[in-house]
Amino acid sequence: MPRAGVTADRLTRAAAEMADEAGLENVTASALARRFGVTVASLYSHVKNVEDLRLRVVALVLDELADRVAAALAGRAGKDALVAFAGAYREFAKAHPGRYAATQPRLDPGKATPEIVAAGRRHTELTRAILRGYGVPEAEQTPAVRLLSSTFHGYVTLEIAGGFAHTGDVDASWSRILDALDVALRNWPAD
Amino acid sequence: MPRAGVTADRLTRAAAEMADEAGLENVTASALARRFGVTVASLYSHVKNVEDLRLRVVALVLDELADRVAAALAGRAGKDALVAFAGAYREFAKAHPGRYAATQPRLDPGKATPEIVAAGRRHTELTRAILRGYGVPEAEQTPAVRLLSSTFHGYVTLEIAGGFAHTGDVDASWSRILDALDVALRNWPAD
DNA sequence: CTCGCTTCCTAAAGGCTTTAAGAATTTGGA
DNA sequence: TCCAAATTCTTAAAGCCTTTAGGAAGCGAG
Repeated sequence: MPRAGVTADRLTRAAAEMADEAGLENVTASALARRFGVTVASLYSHVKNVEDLRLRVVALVLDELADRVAAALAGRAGKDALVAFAGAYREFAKAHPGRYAATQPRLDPGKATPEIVAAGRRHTELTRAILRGYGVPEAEQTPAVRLLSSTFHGYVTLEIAGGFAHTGDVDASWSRILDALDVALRNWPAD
Repeated sequence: MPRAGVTADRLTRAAAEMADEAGLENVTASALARRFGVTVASLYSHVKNVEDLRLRVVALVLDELADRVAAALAGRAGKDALVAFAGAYREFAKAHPGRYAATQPRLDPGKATPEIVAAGRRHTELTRAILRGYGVPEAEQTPAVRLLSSTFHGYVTLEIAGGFAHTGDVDASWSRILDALDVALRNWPAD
């Protein structure tokens, strides 16, 4: 019987796809093994355990997301950049709910891998690029980055989860929120 | 052998406590049964299944959180109210990480119970109370509520998850973000 | 007291993760 | 080329989890 050609990377990519297709809660080691036509135990030759796999998926998705955002951001500045960044972020989450859900930290700092930390830094840098166009002072960039990250992440999370019932237009709200953030950044409060 | 006195409500409260003490991922039906000195199967006389229990916990926690926020908000207006609301929200999440994590919608709209929907409305109303002090026009309240909810939820989630590394002062950032939101609300962009 | 409802138990099926030990396949060096 | 080492995959088994079925025991109302 020839080998199935399982690899940590292939497992990771398959897990990400499966998350979008079947929901994150259904991507299990067993299901993955089935998908590869292999015994569950086989996976343990490539991946330390399920947690390890989960973290690899997180790193993969954060990188993919950063790629999208970077592309959207290219050549833009000011509010234009803000809207592009936010749009890319939100579109990714809506197009890949399982992947995005995989990103949600299940509450365990200290468990982040170097890859995840690096991806996080990449996200921070991309966000800082927006601030550059707004002239937010260096000392204020950390809170400003956190404001943007929090708002985008929070909105997308709540929207996907159906937290915004079906009342009101979610696209219109998104647009207004970007207007409001634009105001906040243009008038960043003095220290 | 006398009865253990298990109840759906007692299970729900125990689950919430256990989430804070041992982490949400460790609150299982089996663990709860052990805690009550009862067989796992017994729980199914009180609760439909694990999902049912989970949703009860969500409703309980959302109500507790709304209570805290309401208390903090009492008698305040304007930025004072904003800061009080946000502080109560964040303090609750940090003091009860398991409970707060239980709140995170595992991605399934349509599964919200009437209790959860009601609690959600309560949160919306409390948030609207802040806007009243800022004179945000009626038509703009939905996006404004969503801005605040998203930002608070996003920040707390990222903070608890260690997303903000240990770089920078998280309290200071929080404070700056509230300043920025205050600016945005005071200068809510015209339609 | 006893009937009937509710709570709890035993039993069992089925799914998931993880480890141990060995067989089979690759691969690279002699 | 060919064999030995390394890697991939399998079988086997333990342990935990959820859920259902069927029956026994407790409890409250009449």
